[in-house]
Amino acid sequence: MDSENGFFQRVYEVCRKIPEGRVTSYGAIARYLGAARSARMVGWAMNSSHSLEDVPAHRVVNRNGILTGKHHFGGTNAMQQLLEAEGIVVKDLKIQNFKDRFWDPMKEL
DNA sequence: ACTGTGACGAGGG
DNA sequence: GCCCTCGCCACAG
Repeated sequence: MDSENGFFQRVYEVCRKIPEGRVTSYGAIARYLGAARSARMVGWAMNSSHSLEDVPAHRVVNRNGILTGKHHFGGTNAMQQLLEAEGIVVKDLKIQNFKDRFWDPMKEL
């Protein structure tokens, strides 16, 4: 709550609020944090999220609904496996019904 | 203190 | 409609 929370910390917090079976985009989180143009920073923040277990980075994809960050999940399709385990249909790293699965923190929160 | 980077997004050709 | 380029801003080295 205080300023000691860095940009990354806020990203992690929002990610944790993503309900299962839902996904969001980096830009959506960035805008929610007030840094619409820092979408890249959101994704980059996920790099550090690897050390955290409460941050489901696999639920965060780019605005195309593509699992852009799957390369950082061990180089395998682990990210897709996690999404499918939550009921999300993924085909060729592309989330099906992405629009329906999209979870906007600005609207939901 | 400076430069580079980076899991994106939007705009232009 | 697809491909390429630019911008962007916070963190790490």
